[in-house]
Amino acid sequence: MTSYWLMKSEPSECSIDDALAANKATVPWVGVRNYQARNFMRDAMRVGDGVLFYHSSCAEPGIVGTARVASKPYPDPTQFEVGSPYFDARSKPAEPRWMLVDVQVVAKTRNLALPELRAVPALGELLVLKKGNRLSITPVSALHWQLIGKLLQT
DNA sequence: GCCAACGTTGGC
DNA sequence: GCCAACGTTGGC
Repeated sequence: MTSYWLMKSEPSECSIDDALAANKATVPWVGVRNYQARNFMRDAMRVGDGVLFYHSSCAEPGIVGTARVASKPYPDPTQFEVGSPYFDARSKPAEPRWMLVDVQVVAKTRNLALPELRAVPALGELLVLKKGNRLSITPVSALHWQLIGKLLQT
């Protein structure tokens, strides 16, 4: 059973162009340090799941492409890198605290920005549009996935 | 830069 | 286990 996800990335850290430029257009989703988001990657994601690639904390936040989950979960290497902003001294290699998956870009699209998303009544329950939402990874219903897919083609 | 909203920490 | 204080996220 395929599931769908929205994953936020700051373009100054890893934009969709950065991801496209990577080997096989695939990047390890490093730096998630929130337990709920980690649990989605560790426990719920399956290879082949659909991903909406979202740019956050930038001039025009929005969905900028589609991607897929491209690996099983494995430890985020940056948690062990002293000096990395993602270093976590409390995490031990034998018991890694932070897990990630690889994400492969399928297609770069136009930027389907927040105001346009908010204008679609049927997307009212899309979690990323909810007030106060800060979670960097959120599940997306099959219905919302289909709808957004169509919007991205226009 | 502002600030609302939320998650985490740590004293008790 | 409670909850105040603090830090972070992220749109604007």
